Amino acid sequence: MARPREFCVDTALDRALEVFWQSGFEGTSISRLTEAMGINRPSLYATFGNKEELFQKAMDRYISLKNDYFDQAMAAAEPKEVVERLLMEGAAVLTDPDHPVGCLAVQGALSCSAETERVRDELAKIRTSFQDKLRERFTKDLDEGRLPPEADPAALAGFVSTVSYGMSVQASGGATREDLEVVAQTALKAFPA
Amino acid sequence: MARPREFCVDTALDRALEVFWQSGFEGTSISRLTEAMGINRPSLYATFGNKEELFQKAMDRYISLKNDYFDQAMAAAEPKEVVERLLMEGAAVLTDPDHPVGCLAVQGALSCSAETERVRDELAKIRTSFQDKLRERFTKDLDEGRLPPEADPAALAGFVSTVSYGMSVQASGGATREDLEVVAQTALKAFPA
DNA sequence: GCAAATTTGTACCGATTGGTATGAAATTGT
DNA sequence: ACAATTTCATACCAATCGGTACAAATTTGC
Repeated sequence: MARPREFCVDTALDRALEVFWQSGFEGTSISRLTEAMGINRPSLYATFGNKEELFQKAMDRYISLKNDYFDQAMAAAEPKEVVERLLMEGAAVLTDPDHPVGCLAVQGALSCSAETERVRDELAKIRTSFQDKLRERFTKDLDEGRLPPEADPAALAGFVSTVSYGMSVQASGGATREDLEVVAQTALKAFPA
Repeated sequence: MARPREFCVDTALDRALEVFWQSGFEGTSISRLTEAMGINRPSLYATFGNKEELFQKAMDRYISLKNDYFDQAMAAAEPKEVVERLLMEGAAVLTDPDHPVGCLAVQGALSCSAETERVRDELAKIRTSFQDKLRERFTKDLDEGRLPPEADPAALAGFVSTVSYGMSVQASGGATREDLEVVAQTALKAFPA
């Protein structure tokens, strides 16, 4: 009943995600986005709203991409194995040459101008949600005897997520997968069996 | 022999540092800087060069501010006490209400547009330098018997700096000093006595 | 074939970006 | 007092920012 769009929304979104992932929200211009997405400005605004809404959609896409990796780690029986998978696999994904290095939730907008604070806060929420899921898992592990009674689920979740974020910073600075694996193995020593 | 400037260069630089620290390089505009520094644009350019040079000078000022804290931690006799001071004091300074939260070397420019890559790389160098100093210290500790023979100085330095960067991310997301102290104490368990 | 609906490309909008030209104002050395 | 020197404030620069008006182009329903 009308002219069909000439591009695939999902692949255009993937291209946008890649640019945001690499350059952050404020480091990415609309011109850079349209170039990478292969569409022109009116098509971008008609399809995705505006820059901030496009970033939100890219974030959602990013999360759904990372959910596999996260769920797979969480599927482990022992909590320490959850952490080992999370950090060791994290060393791989944070340096995967098929994507920008690091984690969008960390480098998307750590600091920003006043106009971008909503985006920054949204990313902080994602990180908090990650940490909360870990804490819930460790709480369950504690209740069911897979962690020693003196273990503190909140402390462990805070520690593991902090190491993850730090690994993202390291990746962004050029650390290799092997560098991060060493960090992961060292961090594991702080985790009760 | 000429008209004297009407502002103090050092305090103007401190104001600039604070803005960069809070909003990052790309999130900070010249207008925001002149407003915070209490000077006008030509004075800024005449005194500090341009935006990037001003950021470099602010970085230098930041490092000299943090050197006290770092040197004090490094003065400890035992390597584990170095780490404890570094992380526990870090929990305090990263959330000090007298300054922007977090660490300039982490949130100044983790990701950015192509035009800002030099600034990003410069910050990465600062982080590497931090990690190198830790590694050198731990290497000496190993040689002089303050670390067990199986300890890996590079791994320990990588781990401690990674936790530090992660704590900066956490602080930027609203973590309190107490939150970070718990992380610090947990991380310490991975460090040999 | 034609009307309705939607996407397309172009060309533009005001605002802001980093950076500067210019001349008046203020100081010092003589 | 006056020349030399430097800083000051204003007012501007081209380029880019995020965002949009508009009309040509392309499809479907009838």
